[in-house]
Amino acid sequence: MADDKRRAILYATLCLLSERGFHGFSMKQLAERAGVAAGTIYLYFRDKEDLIRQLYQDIISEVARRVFVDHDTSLPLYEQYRRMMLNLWTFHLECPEIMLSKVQFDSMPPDLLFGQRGKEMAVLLDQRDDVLDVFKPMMELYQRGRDSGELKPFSDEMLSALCIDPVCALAREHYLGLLHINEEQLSAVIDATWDAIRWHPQPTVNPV
Amino acid sequence: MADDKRRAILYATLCLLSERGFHGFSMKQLAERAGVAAGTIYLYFRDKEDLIRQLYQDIISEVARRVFVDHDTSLPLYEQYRRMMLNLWTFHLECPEIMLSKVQFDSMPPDLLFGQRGKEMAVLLDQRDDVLDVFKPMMELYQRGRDSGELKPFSDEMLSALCIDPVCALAREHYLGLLHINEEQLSAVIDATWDAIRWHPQPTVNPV
DNA sequence: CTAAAATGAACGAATGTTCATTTTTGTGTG
DNA sequence: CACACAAAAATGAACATTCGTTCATTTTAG
Repeated sequence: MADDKRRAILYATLCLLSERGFHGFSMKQLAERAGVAAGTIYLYFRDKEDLIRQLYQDIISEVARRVFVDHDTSLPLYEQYRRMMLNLWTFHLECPEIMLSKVQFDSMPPDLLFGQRGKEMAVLLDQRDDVLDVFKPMMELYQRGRDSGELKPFSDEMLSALCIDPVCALAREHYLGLLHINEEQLSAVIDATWDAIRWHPQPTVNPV
Repeated sequence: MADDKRRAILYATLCLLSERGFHGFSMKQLAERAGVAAGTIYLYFRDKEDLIRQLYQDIISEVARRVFVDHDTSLPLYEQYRRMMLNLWTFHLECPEIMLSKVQFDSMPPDLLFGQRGKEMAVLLDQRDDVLDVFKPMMELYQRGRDSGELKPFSDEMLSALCIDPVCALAREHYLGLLHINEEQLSAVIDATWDAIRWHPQPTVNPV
């Protein structure tokens, strides 16, 4: 009945966003891609920004669901980490539109993605926390690693930049055909990012 | 005389591109920001795409100039690497517009940045090679590292994803105020990226 | 006074959004 | 089962703006 039109519009938005960017596609193009009339979009979404906002919420929770699908806190940290990174890789290749849209979301003003521009600040902050809450398993892994001395004493953001960003970047280039990464290489890359964040007993200096 | 208008237009383009994206600003806004009339832009650039193309060439060579400003092949690899990363960090904080525009360029169709859409393929490939040529010192560092066994046997693209992407990502978040990184932390991050790409004598496994 | 540089009003096309109209859906009645 | 009919859902032409680009005109420089 009704909700699958909403889904169709959201998916078409995802595709166009990843292809053309937020200002790069028109509502008429979106309507055509989704197989609905232009006016129909406004039955489900207030305006173009609201559309992006709802899409963002959708994607965030979907990514988290997939990355932590086989999450198991009883495993050693390295094993937990490896699973997450493999899930991240697989998910990115299965849903390249989501992977490609990440860049677009990153380059948007934050108040477009969260809360309603100037209205109740509390709601805004709550929504923002909710989004981050979805990735709690990752943050808990970081915390346990820092506490046990297995990981370097970096902040969550620094650790993420060292391990998640490279994998996302490589998945993107792999999908675009700029390079090819087989299973063995992927394994080596995950180990390399683990090398980046894990605490090394001996100091990192130039071995001359 | 004439060329400083061209520079003003290019700089205004850079600013607006980093703030709003390619489709996110109009030629009228650009004219106002650059302090010229709308028609003047078309004296120096064929159209909006040509403007972006010329800006891209400009930026690429400027980045390379700054990152390799004190390049010295006689130094140990680690020291060369550290210098490049420090230069990259400094440059990004001094020219945040360039740093922020990187994401925009990355998400553009390649034929917008290189060559003239369908005309002479040879020219297109040449220009592409020229762009990559600018970063030759980095590629040579990779090659020497692989040859000597100091670095992991990864492709240039894989190594770049492991060391350049994290530093760029952190510089961006630092500039946007999402986190703060002091000199000591920056040094530790550079070492962490070096850990990611350098060859480790003992195998990377979970120490249980 | 001439040639080059710069201007900004004006162009047709395209933008995001609205709303009067049409189509579909769900339900009660003969 | 057929039909009527009101409510809900969907439509797409029309709206005022704004877009990238042009070019007749004005300003500047030598």
